Amino acid sequence: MCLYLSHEGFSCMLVLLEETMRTDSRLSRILHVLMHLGETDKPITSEMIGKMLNTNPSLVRRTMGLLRQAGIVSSTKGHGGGWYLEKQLAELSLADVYAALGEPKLFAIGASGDTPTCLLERSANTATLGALDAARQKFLDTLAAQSVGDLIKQSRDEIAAYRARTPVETE
Amino acid sequence: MCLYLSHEGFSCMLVLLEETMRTDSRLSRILHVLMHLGETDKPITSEMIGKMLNTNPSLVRRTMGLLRQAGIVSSTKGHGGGWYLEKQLAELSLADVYAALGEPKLFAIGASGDTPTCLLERSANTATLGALDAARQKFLDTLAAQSVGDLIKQSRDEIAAYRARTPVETE
DNA sequence: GTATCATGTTACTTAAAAAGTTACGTTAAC
DNA sequence: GTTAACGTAACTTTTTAAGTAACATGATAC
Repeated sequence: MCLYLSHEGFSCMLVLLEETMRTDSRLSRILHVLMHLGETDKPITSEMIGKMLNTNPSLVRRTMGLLRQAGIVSSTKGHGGGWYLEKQLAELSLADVYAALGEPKLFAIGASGDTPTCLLERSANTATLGALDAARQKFLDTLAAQSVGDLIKQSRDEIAAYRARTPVETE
Repeated sequence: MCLYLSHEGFSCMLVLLEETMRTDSRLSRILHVLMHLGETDKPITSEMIGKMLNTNPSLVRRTMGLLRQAGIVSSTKGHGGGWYLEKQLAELSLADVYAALGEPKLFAIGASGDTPTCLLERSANTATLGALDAARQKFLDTLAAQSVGDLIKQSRDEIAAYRARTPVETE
């Protein structure tokens, strides 16, 4: 299924993760899935996506369901069913994807009370939240400047560059 | 202890929090404490700081200990002991404070595998991590552009502005 | 010197949210 | 009607700071 193989020859679905961090990886995972969906014309099942992401179909359905609500993908049941794109990836920015996920909490850092009565505390919170807001804006801007189609294009360039370095053996 | 009172007349140590989020609030809390330390010449005990922050002395010691390691504050034991500044707040940037805390994990978002073999997955991760890195840089730059002394100055301006609006009642 | 105050440190529990898992109902293709 | 696939609900696991409790150590006051 994984159309882009590394030079080791393993597809993404065979890679075992030893990750143990419990950070929110939905954005990068979904981007990965969308790119695969853009490279095929047949629906991909939750089970196959689960193998790509090293997780189980139920979690895939839960997350892909958010994309369906946003009109980015659709799904069909039954034989030959699965997930497929509803939008052109060239028109789909990474910010759109992040928004479709519900703009998940970006920061592990925050401020203490909402509107403290201590003016010094308020100043501390304002400064902290201000820096976080500036960072969030930068994050969103960076996401908005790229489409999922751009990512595919970059991957193709990488492959071409690799092939140019290492010519295919002909026998 | 709280030198800057709001117009309600409550000091920070009397405010009850109903917060339940478990985000890392050490940066804003420590900024708050540092400003108070800058406004007095006597050491402040962990117990008093705990009341300021609506938490307990043990947690205060744990967190303030990170600042001591960075040379920002010192502490003395026994009667009249507590925490006091080792540096001029005007020379202390918010980035210094963040660094003293060990640059705590900034994001709740991450990417999946470290170096996936699937090129599409790698592309997804690169894009995600790139946006996060840009955001982190913006965060650090914003912190570096301000000193804790600046925050105090801002608070003083606010107080002056408030007093200008609402003259003190004289009898 | 002893009582008290305060830090230093360790060990444990709590809380939040995504991830991970299990189970089962529903729908579509064959 | 059997099988494949999504839809959904309920539950457990994981991670980390926060929160808590306890006690040793050191410094001041008397």
